[in-house]
Amino acid sequence: MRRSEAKAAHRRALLDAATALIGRDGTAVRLEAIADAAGLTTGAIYSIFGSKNDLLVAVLADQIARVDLAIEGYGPALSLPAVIDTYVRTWIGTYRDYPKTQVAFELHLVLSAMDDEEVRHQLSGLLGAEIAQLARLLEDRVIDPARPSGRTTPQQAMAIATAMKAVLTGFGLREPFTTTVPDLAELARQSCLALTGLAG
Amino acid sequence: MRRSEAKAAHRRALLDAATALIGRDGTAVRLEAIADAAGLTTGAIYSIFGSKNDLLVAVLADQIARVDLAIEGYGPALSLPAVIDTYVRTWIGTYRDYPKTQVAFELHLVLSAMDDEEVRHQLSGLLGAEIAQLARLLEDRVIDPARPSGRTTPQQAMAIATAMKAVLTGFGLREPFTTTVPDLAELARQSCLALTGLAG
Amino acid sequence: MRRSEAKAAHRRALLDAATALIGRDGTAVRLEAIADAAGLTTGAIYSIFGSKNDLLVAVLADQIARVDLAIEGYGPALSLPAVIDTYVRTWIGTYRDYPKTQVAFELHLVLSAMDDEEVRHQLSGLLGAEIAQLARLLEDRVIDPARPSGRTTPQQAMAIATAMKAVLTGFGLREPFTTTVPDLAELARQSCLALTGLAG
Amino acid sequence: MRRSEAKAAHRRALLDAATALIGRDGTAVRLEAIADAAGLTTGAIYSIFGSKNDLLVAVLADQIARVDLAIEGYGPALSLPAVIDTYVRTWIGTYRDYPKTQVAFELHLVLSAMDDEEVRHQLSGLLGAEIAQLARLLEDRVIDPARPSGRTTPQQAMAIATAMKAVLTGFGLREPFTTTVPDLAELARQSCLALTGLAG
DNA sequence: GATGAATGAGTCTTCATTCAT
DNA sequence: AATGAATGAAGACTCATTCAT
Repeated sequence: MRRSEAKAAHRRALLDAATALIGRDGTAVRLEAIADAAGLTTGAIYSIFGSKNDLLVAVLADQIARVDLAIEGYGPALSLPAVIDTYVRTWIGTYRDYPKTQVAFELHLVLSAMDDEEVRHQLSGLLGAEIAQLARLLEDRVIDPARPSGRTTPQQAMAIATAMKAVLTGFGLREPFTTTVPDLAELARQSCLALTGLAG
Repeated sequence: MRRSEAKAAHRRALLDAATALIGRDGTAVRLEAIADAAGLTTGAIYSIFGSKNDLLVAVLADQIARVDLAIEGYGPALSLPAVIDTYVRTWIGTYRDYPKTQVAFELHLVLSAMDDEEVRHQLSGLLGAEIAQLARLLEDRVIDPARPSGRTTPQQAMAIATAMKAVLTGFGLREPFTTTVPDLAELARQSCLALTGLAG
Repeated sequence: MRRSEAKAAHRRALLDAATALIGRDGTAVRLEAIADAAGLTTGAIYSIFGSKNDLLVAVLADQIARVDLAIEGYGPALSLPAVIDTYVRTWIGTYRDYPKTQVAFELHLVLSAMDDEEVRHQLSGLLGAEIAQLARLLEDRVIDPARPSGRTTPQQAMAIATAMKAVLTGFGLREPFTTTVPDLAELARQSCLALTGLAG
Repeated sequence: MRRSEAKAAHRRALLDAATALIGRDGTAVRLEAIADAAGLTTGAIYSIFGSKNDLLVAVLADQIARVDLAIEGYGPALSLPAVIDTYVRTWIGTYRDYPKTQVAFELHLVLSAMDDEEVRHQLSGLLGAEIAQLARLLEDRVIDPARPSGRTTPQQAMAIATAMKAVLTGFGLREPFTTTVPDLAELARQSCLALTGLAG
């Protein structure tokens, strides 16, 4: 058992090291750098993953498996604006602490996906799952507290979820370069709230 | 004068070739590939730009200098939703024909900017100019045709412009990976229209 | 242990190959030529030495470490002229068989030393050790057999040793270009013997 | 006439620049560096000299042509030791002001001569001429003022001249690396004076 | 005669990959 | 399973040389 435990630990160490370094250097990262960061050697990467590309794919799969945002505490009584507001505030809080390397990692991922059908497919699945999860949160919510009878349909929830993800992605990507607006996070929140108009 | 004309032509050919190939391969692009595409040799790149890095910087500067989207035909009588609608439709039409390489190029740019203060500064300036240009289009527009007296202030225009750019960026980036919504472009359009709520 | 033995053997093979080829081509020697001569590849040089410059420094250090001329058989009864005569005859015999590449190597070394403080320092140490060794041979010798009471002091020995080295260097360097004197080696010998005058 | 004057001036500027830079970089010197230092372009080197190698040969020829040490003021009444003493003092004085690059240049010359028969021949001629010139100064001199009848024969003069040149070369080459003797120049002078023993 | 942009062969250096230990 | 020395295929960069102007 010791053997397999050690191997699993090595695998994890390499995945973590690779994720961090890919965020810094992209796919141009050197295997020796990853191995060093994991306290191993390049040979170990080949023993465990087989090749550099297989390691990169494994890193992606690992990231996908980590999609488990805390989707709790959204009671059924919350209205659509309230859910959106809560979600966005959570997202912003998370994002603020988000290491820059993580953003970079995702950009590298997107670029890889442009050339690699398999990566694109995996990424589509990941993003689709995220959106579906958010859509479920938005389903059957009171659209406008002033008119409690109007509730979101699954189609509307899906549309809003899709749009919200795009909006948050867009703000996240532009954040490091936007200097003309004082509080970009607040603008992002209000923009998402404006998306309730999609259910109008 | 022939000499300097030829040099300028070669410089342009190299910039064009580099822009296209960076979109495909990122900064890992081979100099020989660029030189071949431009009908020259790698030595010419060194003669003209000095180094690979200097070429990349020159490509960026060149792209930034091209910021001159045709912003015409937005008559003063148009309402805010009408301006947004027209702008987004134009953007979508442009984006559809937009070579994938251009998107990739911009992503590589963003990644470069994360490591390079100068690139980040230049990119900030470019994006700021784009937003300011859009904001001018949105200023002093009738927000809701039903209430012609309400018009956008410069602050509101700037907020909407900033949000619109983020929304369009987000949709553009996620477009290749979104499979759950039939007409993403239409959703992007409606999302932007919903941003009129920011002026409410 | 096999691994480290092999590496040490490869290191030695590269040093020998480099020493020989530097004598022929100077520091402009191609790494591939060195690697080929050692039965390895250029990559091995980088694996073992890190860079071309580090290899060159290692070659110098290696040469310096080899300073162990056989200084034997100089019985205490020998007079100063006898010691000088024996030493110079030995030197000339050695020099005659000395590969031209070795002379060239040392010239390249001197040139390198002109630009590199560290190399200059190492070279000074080497030459100083050689002179000190010779000086010890010359100490406390009868200067003139006709007057057995006069013996060399350490200061005199050091001065003669320094001068002898310079004289031999000078003759060695000019040897390939001197055509006006029939037996240059004999002249060198007599010149060194004349240096006994420094102890007069 | 203006044309040929300009060309001659350019030729001289290139030779001077090349001589200085070869002293610093050896034959690995870049043509552009030489051209820049001369206020011209690489093309001019090809117009004037034809190739890099032809330029190097021209530099050597130019240096050889400059062999005109001031050999004046050695009155016929001077004894052999007096002539040697004067010559060496002059040589030391000259050498002290001698730019390091000149020494380096000569070393590069010697190295070139090892590979190139023509250069070796030219260099031999130069050195032979220098020695012959010195030998003439030493001919028919009173060897020992205490015994005015003993005078140097031409053969003795040639031997001493050859040895002196070798001694001075040896001291000159080792000077930058010798740290064990306080006044090396004085030792060089005395060593040369000791060479009067060759006429004993 | 001189320019200088461009060439292209040559060289150093990197790094994914292999394999004997 | 892991090591790490060595491989070898690229790729960035240099620089003597050419030639149209």
